[in-house]
Amino acid sequence: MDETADLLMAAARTLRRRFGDATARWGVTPSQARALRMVLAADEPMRLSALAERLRIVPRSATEVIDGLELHGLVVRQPDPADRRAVCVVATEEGVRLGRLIEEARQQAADELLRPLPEEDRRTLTRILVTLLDGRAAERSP
Amino acid sequence: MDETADLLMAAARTLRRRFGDATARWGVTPSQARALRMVLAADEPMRLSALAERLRIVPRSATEVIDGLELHGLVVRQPDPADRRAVCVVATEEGVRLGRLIEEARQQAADELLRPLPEEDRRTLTRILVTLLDGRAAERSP
DNA sequence: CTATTTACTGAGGTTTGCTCACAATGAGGC
DNA sequence: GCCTCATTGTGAGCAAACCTCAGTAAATAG
Repeated sequence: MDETADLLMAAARTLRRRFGDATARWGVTPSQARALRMVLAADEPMRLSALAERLRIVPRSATEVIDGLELHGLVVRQPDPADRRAVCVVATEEGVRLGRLIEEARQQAADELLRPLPEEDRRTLTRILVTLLDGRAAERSP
Repeated sequence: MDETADLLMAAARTLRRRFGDATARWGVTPSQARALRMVLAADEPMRLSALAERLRIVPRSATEVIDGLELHGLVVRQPDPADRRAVCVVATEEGVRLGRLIEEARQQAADELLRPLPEEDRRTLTRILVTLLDGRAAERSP
């Protein structure tokens, strides 16, 4: 009987809820926090489509996430100097500041969930999930 | 750097999408399929609140899921003879029939996602996830 | 210089939850 | 029996995080 799938879903739900609780304090949803993290990680103006790709969502959905972040003054949209169709996203000072706090909260939420696991299991879990997702990507492209 | 959380979310999303594609053929959403599975597993009239508990959702949400299944004629609501406030859910013949098909599709979707994993990794993954969720439960109750 | 492609977004939908409030019923105390 | 209180399901309404389809504006190919 294969219940691994259900366990995976349950774990994801738990995680989302926890992280959500953690980020809600700053009026940011989990997916907004995730996007902000990407923008900060890029460390340079990031095309909206590039963001979408990294978040593995369609560009239209990225628009929405960025709308939310911009509304909170955490990022700004800039026209891409190289392509006037494109939009670049950069974090504001406030975005950088809050980004750090959120990162801490995220770490903490993840740690809290992963705490019951011995260090080795954590590494194994990461490795297995990477395999899983890479396998999926490999399956899709050819 | 702890990205395990993100990987987990990504995997869950993939899984949900695949399973959704699989069940959509019969006009059933993933969560309806999940609920139907629970009802069938119980093998006797099941209280709505009990269903909610097993699905780990609030009773109000269970109402909604059952609404959907009843609309498709896959389950029926019966008054609980022991408590006139309560509602019991039982699968119809059609529900049982479709339940089997869905179960197959579910297996297949899960297999498809888990295919890149060697058998041993699958077992390990299951074990780790169980640990994770048990740890969470243990954390919450005391 | 037209024709196609690409980058974003407006409009609207879906899935899967949630809370809050309420009616009907059950259960315990007096 | 009667009164209070807890429980069971549900109507109403909302939110998060996606999606598709269609359209506009700009870049690029022919």
